[in-house]
Amino acid sequence: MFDEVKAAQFTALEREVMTFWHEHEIFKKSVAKPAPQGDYVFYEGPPTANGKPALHHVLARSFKDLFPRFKTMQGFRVPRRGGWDTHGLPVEISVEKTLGLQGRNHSATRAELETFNCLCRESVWSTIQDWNVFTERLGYWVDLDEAYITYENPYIESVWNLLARLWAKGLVTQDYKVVPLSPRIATTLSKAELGEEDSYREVDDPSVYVRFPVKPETTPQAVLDALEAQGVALAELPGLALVVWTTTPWTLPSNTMAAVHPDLVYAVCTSPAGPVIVAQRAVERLSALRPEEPFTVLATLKGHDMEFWGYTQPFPEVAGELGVTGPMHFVALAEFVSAQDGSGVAHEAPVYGAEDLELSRAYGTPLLFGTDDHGVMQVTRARGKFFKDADPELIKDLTARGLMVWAGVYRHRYPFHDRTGDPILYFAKPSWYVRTQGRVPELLEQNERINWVPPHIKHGRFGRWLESNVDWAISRERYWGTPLPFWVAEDGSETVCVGSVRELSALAGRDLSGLDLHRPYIDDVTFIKNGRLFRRVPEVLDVWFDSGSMPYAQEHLLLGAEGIQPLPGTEENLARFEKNFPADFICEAIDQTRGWFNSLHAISTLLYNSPAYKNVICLGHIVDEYGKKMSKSKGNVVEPIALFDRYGADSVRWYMFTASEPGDQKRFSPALVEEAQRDLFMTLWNTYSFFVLYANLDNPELTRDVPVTERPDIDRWLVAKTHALIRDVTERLERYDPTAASRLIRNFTVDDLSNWYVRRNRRRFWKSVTDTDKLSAYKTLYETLVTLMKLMAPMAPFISEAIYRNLVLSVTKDAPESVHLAAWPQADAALIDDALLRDMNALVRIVELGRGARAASKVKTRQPLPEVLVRVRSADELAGLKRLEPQLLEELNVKKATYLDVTADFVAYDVKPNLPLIGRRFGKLIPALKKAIQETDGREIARNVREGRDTVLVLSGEAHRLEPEAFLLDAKSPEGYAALEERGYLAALNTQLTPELVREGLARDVIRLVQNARKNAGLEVSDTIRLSLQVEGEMLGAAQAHLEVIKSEVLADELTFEPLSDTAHSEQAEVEGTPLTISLIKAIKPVQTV
RNA sequence: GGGCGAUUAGCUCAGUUGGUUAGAGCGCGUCGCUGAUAACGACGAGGUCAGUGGUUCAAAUCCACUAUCGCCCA
Repeated sequence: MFDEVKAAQFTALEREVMTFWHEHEIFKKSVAKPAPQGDYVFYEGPPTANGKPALHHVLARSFKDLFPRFKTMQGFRVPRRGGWDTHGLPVEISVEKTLGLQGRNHSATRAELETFNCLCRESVWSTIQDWNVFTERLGYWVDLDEAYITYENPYIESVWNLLARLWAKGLVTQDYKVVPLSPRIATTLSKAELGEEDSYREVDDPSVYVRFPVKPETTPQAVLDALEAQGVALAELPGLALVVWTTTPWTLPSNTMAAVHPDLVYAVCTSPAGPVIVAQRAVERLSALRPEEPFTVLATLKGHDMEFWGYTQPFPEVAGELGVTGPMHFVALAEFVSAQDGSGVAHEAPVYGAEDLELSRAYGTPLLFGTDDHGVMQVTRARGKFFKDADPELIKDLTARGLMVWAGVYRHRYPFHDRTGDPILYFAKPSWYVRTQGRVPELLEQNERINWVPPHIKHGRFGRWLESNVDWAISRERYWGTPLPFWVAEDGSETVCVGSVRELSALAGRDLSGLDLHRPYIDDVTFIKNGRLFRRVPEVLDVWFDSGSMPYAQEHLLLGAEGIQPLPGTEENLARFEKNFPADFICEAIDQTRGWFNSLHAISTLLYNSPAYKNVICLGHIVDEYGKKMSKSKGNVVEPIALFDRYGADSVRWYMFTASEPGDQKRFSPALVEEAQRDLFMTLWNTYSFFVLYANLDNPELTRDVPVTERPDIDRWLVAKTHALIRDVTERLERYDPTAASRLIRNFTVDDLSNWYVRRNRRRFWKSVTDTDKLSAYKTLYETLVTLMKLMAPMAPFISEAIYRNLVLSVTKDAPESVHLAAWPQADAALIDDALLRDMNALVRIVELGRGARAASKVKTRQPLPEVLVRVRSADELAGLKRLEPQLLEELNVKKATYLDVTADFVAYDVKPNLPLIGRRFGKLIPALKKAIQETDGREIARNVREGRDTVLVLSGEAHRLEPEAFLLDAKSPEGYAALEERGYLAALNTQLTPELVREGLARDVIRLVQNARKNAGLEVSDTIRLSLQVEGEMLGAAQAHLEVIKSEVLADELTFEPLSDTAHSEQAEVEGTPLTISLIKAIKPVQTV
């Protein structure tokens, strides 16, 4: 006996399943069970521990959960280690809020730092309870007991070890990086602190055009040639100068280059300030500044001709003041230069701009630091002034020296630090880098080995990212993070990168194994080497390096600097790592292309020349129902737990899989989650409930074998459909396409199983005779449901578990206790009877048309009709349909089917060319072919097709032979029949009624009304009754004529046309105007079905 | 400013190497069916396949440009 199936309560059901998993440790068992297929490696991208679980975590985790479950059922061992990202800005910011800090000060005292990091460590777990509830409620199986935690010492030590190995390869360097600073506190600001819209203010800044006089002796030959060709002599242009434009005059002392676009045209012109060079497209704009003295163009030059043309910097003394030497003050080529604004010649002060710094690296120019990192001028007459206040004096100076072409005001938006109110200073600070830029070919090569879903990410978003890769800046001026393991000699002459705690202990001369590796404690560790004192650099590590290190750090991998030998005592760590690298599968959202996808890939490529993951699903973002990003401030955040409680986690998961392709953006809609629940899960539940209801009444011998070959067509059809489903779902999942897989399951469940198989076969389950046919029906439905639960298990783990356990465990005692411990179904190709599938398709088509014809004929389906006239498209389909004729007659409630020959001569035809077949062959002749077919008698072509002969058509004077398959025939309706037809299929009903047919129809009306009455009386489906029908005239005759049928249909032991002596339920009804009184009472002795 | 993606019915989405009349579910209307069903079936209304131009015998599909939206990078 199966447990009785009650009305569906998905949330309660899920809680029961959760309890079962918990009490029986099913997740542990699923990892521990034998794994003939070996290991399948999954990496968990660590969420920030102190964030709150949100809807996008439901999306990611639904996908992350699916494949490990699927692979487990396929016989793989899939350990799933959780992970937590515990360092970095989100944690620091939450602590700052708690403390009410007004921005960090990088020179915090040791005690302040200690307190701060202590609070960070605690704050990390502030939302852990939310995560635990969320994880369990979603049914996300992940091992949180063994989760890797990025702040733990062993993890940090492994990260150091990776850095040391990169260091040994010469891939870690220190260089400048332009960062946004708040000058008052000289502290780097993060994107989060800067990216806010309201940090930008509209301000008036100077707009100055300045002369950079060229040095004639450095004029490139290409320029001389060009000028000569245009009849202009350089000697006749005394004081010729480049004109640059800037809104930051205070950066002019730091100028090292003037940049032009290689492909732009530049003009040599006269101007009020003497001969100048500006972009041709800028001439008019500059000329308009002083309309009374317009520019005249003398000659033009190409940007690339001007490379390395030297000029005199407006503050030539600066390099000397700073003691800087090196190649500088010449024209450089840069793609980023435009002539949209200014002069088309860009002023380059690489200390104050990221692009400028890049260009400076490319040309090898030194840096001129005109200010310090507090924004105080260090050079020129403006020395000592705040950078923004230095402008007027510099402008005055330039004007006095005749270098100013024009000075005005420019209104634009400029960022300010909202805490200090200072204007942001972009400033080149020393920073630590991992040299990835030189390894682009390797990064791309390893990317080729990754299977990206969706595929366009590989060469699109991610590939492009790799191509334009710049060195990875890994240092952060912060407190709560993995401290950089770099110790620098006090004279700066040497840096040591420490690769393990043991190594640091040896250097420091004391055992540090118990030391918290965070600041400030690690900063206390100094050592003397070769007579010099070494101190740690102050920075901590980019958190993306933390998470990108997880394949190694989660195993506490420690290798020698050469990256081969494990450090003593860590051999097992290496063995574990090697078993778990690279990952078979990871899955995160698309923003991780520059985050975790990138950091995993960079580290594995640099150290192992391997990708870190073989398959990756890159999810689109989930937005609200209007396509807007979900955010607390908009109030459009959807709470996952509330959603689970309302619809069940399975429905929510199902929505995530089916709503759209994984890579597409999803507009979240509760209505669609509800649809998943109603459309799929309710239908499944009702099918399951139907089975259990009747199986419990009949107690069929489900363990008895009924070979599929001996089952009726309809059963073999369902078996074929099921095995095709196994084949297709497996194939889709192996291609990492859960959307297609889940849609296939939905269509099978709703269309094939429920709305066709169960509906067509209801009577076989409730008929009273017990025979092989009935057992076959039970076995077929049972097997299908069990298989379906296995196929659904990875996607809808709760409902599949509940149904599986009820169906399987009472029948098969030694079956796995959980569907998630069961083996994935195997498709048996021999059971996929293609001919049967095709025949059933034809039947469904005809039935659909027949229903349409029924509706059109206005004769209700309960009324039997004498005949249906049917035509299909081929002889094969015709034979198949004849085989399934009983289904057709019953479904349409007709007595007889008559078949029309596909190519019968007595009808007319529409003939069309079969374009997919012959389109390419005929090409331009197709219009002529269509015309020729139009002009030929359709019946003649039909005859040729029927007899397998070629048809010869003359097109443009040339004869062409067309084989029978080249035509599509669409016969027209035979005359005199009300019919529906579509694409070669036809169903026509003969609506002539006989008195006998009318009586039969009335009897079916009576049956329906009695069934209604039984329901109203609250009877069980298996209760037998005594029944009285009080009715007159034709109805009485009909009921009498079909007495036995009525009795057996409504389980009546007794049927009388007199009032009953005792009655439990009585009701009035009406059939086509005839009143009817139905009275019934439950029979005393229920009949046992044997 | 550059890159990546999306745009098909009121809503959510399919649409194969270009090929016959562009489909499904939800919603709406009419009718029908029903002792598994919270359902189901038939019919109907609803589409300039974002726009423009091109390639082709033939374009939702290929190409170019434009618009709108989203994300990433400057």
